[in-house]
Amino acid sequence: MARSRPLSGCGLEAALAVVGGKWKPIVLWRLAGSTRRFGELRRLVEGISEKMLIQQLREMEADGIVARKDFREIPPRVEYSLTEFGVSLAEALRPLCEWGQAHVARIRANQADAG
Amino acid sequence: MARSRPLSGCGLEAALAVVGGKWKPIVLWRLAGSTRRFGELRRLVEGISEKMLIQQLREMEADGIVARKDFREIPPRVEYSLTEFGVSLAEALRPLCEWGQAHVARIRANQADAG
DNA sequence: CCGTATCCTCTACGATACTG
DNA sequence: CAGTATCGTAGAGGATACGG
Repeated sequence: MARSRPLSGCGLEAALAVVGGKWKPIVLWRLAGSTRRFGELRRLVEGISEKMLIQQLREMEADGIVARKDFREIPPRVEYSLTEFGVSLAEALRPLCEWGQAHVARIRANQADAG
Repeated sequence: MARSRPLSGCGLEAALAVVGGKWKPIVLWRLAGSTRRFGELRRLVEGISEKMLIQQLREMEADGIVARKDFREIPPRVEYSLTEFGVSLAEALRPLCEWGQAHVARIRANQADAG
């Protein structure tokens, strides 16, 4: 147990600048599974609009966590994947994912109360 | 190395519901250090307004990660601390903190470019 | 000292239509 | 298929003044 060592410095703000927001965690998670085409992602990330999907992908690309490969074919074909940097982020995210999963019932209950 | 195991299930959305937003990570970090009084927190978390501080604290309290102790004295004295649940969250957050710290320069540079 | 109460801005996000 | 363009909204966050 690491116990009472503080969250020294707290790079959380920096990290949240990269994976914060409503969609990025989900997109990252999908890409952590495997390389995906645009339309494939759109179907996998339920409820996202094309505008938001492309916007999030562009931002993640600019942040160096996502790689975009355009095959320049007709009809168009583009594949998205995680960079090594992106993979390292996904790994850093895993404990938080697991914490969220472990306590999702409790969290949802509280959110429902608070409205 | 856990390597290519996916971010199974992705409780990230649940976790971000609890520590997402501009201020909660910083407040959590300060409370992970030690118990704090309201005014103390206000000074430690630079730039936060009283409204936002109390709002974030109330939400974190409702989520069960922060405990509020009112000493019912005059002048008023209230102390905030992390619950066990809050401590477990802080621990889950540590790798992400460290990732952010390790790459803060790169991230800030990208944010600056993107504007 | 520890908050409440208003009012205001800004931007993340959404809906819809269109294009190479 | 893989985007772009435009318009609209809700809520997160900010500034300031007041209250027990």
